[in-house]
Amino acid sequence: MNAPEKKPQPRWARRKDARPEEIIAAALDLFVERGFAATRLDDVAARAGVSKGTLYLYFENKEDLFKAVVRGNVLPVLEHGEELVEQFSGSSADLVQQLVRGWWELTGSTKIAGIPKLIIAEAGNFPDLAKFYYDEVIQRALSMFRRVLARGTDAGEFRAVDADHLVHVALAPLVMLAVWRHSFACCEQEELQPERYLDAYLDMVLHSLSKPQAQEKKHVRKKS
Amino acid sequence: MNAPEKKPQPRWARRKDARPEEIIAAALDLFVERGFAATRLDDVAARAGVSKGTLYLYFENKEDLFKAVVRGNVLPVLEHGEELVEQFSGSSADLVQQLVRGWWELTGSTKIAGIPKLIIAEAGNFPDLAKFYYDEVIQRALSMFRRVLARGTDAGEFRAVDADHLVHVALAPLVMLAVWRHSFACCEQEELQPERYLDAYLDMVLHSLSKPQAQEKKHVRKKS
Amino acid sequence: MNAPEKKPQPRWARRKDARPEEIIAAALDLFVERGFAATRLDDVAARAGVSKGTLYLYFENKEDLFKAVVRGNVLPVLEHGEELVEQFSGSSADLVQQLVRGWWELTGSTKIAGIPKLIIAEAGNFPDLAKFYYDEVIQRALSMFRRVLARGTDAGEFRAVDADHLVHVALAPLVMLAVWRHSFACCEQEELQPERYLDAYLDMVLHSLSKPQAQEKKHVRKKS
Amino acid sequence: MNAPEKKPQPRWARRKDARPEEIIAAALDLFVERGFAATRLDDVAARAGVSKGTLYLYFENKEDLFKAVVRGNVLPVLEHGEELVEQFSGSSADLVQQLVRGWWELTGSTKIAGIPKLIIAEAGNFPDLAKFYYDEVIQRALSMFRRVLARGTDAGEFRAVDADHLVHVALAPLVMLAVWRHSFACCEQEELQPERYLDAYLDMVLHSLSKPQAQEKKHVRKKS
DNA sequence: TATGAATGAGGATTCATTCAT
DNA sequence: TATGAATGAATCCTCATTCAT
Repeated sequence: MNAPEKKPQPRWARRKDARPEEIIAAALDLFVERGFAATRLDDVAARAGVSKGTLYLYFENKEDLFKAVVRGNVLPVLEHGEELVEQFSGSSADLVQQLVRGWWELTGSTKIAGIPKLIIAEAGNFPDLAKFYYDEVIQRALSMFRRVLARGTDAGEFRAVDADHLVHVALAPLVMLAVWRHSFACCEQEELQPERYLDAYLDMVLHSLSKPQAQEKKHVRKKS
Repeated sequence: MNAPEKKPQPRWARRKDARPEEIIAAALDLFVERGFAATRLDDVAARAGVSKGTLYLYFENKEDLFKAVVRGNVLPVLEHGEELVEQFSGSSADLVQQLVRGWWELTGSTKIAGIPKLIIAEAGNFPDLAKFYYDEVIQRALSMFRRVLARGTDAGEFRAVDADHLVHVALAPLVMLAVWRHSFACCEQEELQPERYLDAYLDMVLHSLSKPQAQEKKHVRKKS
Repeated sequence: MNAPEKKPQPRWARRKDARPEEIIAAALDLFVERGFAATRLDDVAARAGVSKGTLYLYFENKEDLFKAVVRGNVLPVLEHGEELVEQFSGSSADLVQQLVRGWWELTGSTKIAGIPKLIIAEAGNFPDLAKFYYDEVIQRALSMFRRVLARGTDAGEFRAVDADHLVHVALAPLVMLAVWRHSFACCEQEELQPERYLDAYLDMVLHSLSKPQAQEKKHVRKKS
Repeated sequence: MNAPEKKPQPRWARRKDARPEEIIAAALDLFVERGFAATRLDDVAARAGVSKGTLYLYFENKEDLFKAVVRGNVLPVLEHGEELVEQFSGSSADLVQQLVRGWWELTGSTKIAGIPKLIIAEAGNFPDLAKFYYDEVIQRALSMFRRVLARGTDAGEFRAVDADHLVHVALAPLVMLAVWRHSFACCEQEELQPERYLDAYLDMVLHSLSKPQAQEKKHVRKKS
């Protein structure tokens, strides 16, 4: 690995493999901010610190870059959650809370949260991308939540519900929180506080799942 | 085949006053389907049955048309709901149900439901439109729901909640249902059934609001 | 002429023959101000107080209107001068002065003075119009001035000059005065005073025409 | 016929720095010939040997190109004259002659002479450009001529005149000569001969400036 | 690899002209 | 005659994509 370097001391030794990631990061910012069509590749290149031509060394075209942005920011989202579900040993209510708070920290509060807005906006124009996202993210997220519900119900912790539909309903507020921050957040007089939004969300979801006799227990633990 | 008339139709048989609505309807379809940027005014004109130039008799430019589409399809949505809240005399749970089912029939199931997706996608590019929508639709919808919560709580029907945040949370699944039908619906193996989605939604919301001792009452009435 | 009027008392009984003139007057204003291409027929119609369609009752198209504007404002320009030359009995220097001052009053100071600018700008695009103007205005003006020079020279009042070229030279400042008022006048800190400009002009021209021995005579009479 | 190469010429063989000048030259031709509005950028591009899009690499829009055409062809005009006035040591009459003949050779007879026509035609539509031209060209030209007059008067060579207005008057025939060649020249039966026009001009101007006692001197030197 | 000048198809917009009323 | 809604060809301008260097 101590090979002879061709250019003595490039100012910041940037591994060439970093380029695509830098471009994707720049593109994510701009796509999220402006949408697919309104984002100019000039701007992406400028923000990534490369020339326009360089984009085409790594991506076939704008659509390809768009898909790379989406695909490249999709995998990390679920893996943490699925692992957690797999090995969690506490109550299902606690699992739900950890999942939600973990999602917020790892994804919801980051710029990756801009992806759903993008997908929603462009699903009509890129059906294969929508399909990909539906299969790889939405379905997996729904399944995961479905498994959590089953875990709680089986343990007698949650009441019986129409799980297939409830998972859609219950995920919606999380998606909307992510979307909100990239659409209306800037219009608000007093900004929405994500933590309290999530508190209210968990309060609602867990209350609605609790069995009548389980109601004296406190469900929501405020984030310390 | 009747006669060799070149132009059997009069060049403009329709009335001037009908035109803007027809154009807005056509534009709504296409904007919802493709997004703002990907919609060509040629197509809007063709779908409205007019020529390209005619659009400019009624709208200054594409952006103006876009705003007209939003503004023109947004206000009627809330009025029905606000009236209902005003004059409703039954239980607050019933009120919630009627509001939600009414929204679905009047808006959620129509093409107007495509508007939220549009706004979400273009909020960054049209901040004033986003502000307008935030002020005229979102704020009013949140207020309305907040009033319903207060009504239920004051009557001892609902338990005490963090209303300011819960309204955001509780509206999210409705918005997402509207958005869903214009984004991922076409990717699904088995289509999401809106009625059962709404059942699950109402079940969740009303369960979570009910006071412990009120639990023997049945909350959700399946749509017959 | 006391015929049964269809509409009792049209507010201002406008003879229908007045229409073309009103349109031409409106068009003159706008063509002079903005040039041919930048003048919209909407604006012409609006200024003339008629609808756009009405323009086409009187003029075949925009070019035709343009030509009518030019042709309609061309004849009055020269007739007064030619008559004056014909019947003048005073000195040729006085004739020059009267011609110039008469031109200024009848034409140079009116909006008709905008025509030369128009013609100059559009000569390349409307060669037949340029030819018409050249034949009907420029040639006649040059001839007239040539005749005045001959009159003065024959009478021993003016020295011999290259009349064919001098007439071009000598008319230039008058044309430029007309053009100036429609181009740079608005840029000036202190506006050009036409009367003093014409004084300087007459002083120059008559001085240059005077014979050496005639120099003790005063040539220029300030306008009282 | 040499070989079936599709594109024998490299797509862009020329240097970046040469482009703006080439475009400006092409645009000057067309603007002068047709005016601002009637010139299509397609044609400018074609004449410059570039594509439409290339224009926008160097100029923001059509107006910007127009201004560049004017500004780029305007300043060099005056510098030569101002230098000459500064260092001239002969008679002021000779200075006038050299200035005029120099102007003719360097500017009046070139395509740059089309600029005044352009400015005149478009002053109303581009007030800032008119202002620029007024300040940078007209004012400087007037000042220069005013200085020459003062030089002649101070030396006792010229008679006293109303210099402020005479300069306007005296420059007019030169401007008109430039304009003429781009408007009516093509209408003439026998073309105006610029040299003889300038002879007549100088004869007139210098005659009109000469003091009575200075008249035995010959003023005008025919161009050999 | 990396660049960025050049391209040109595509789309928004304008406005002279038409024609049913 | 007079209107003005409708038309659509014409043109400016954008920006994804290419390719010689």
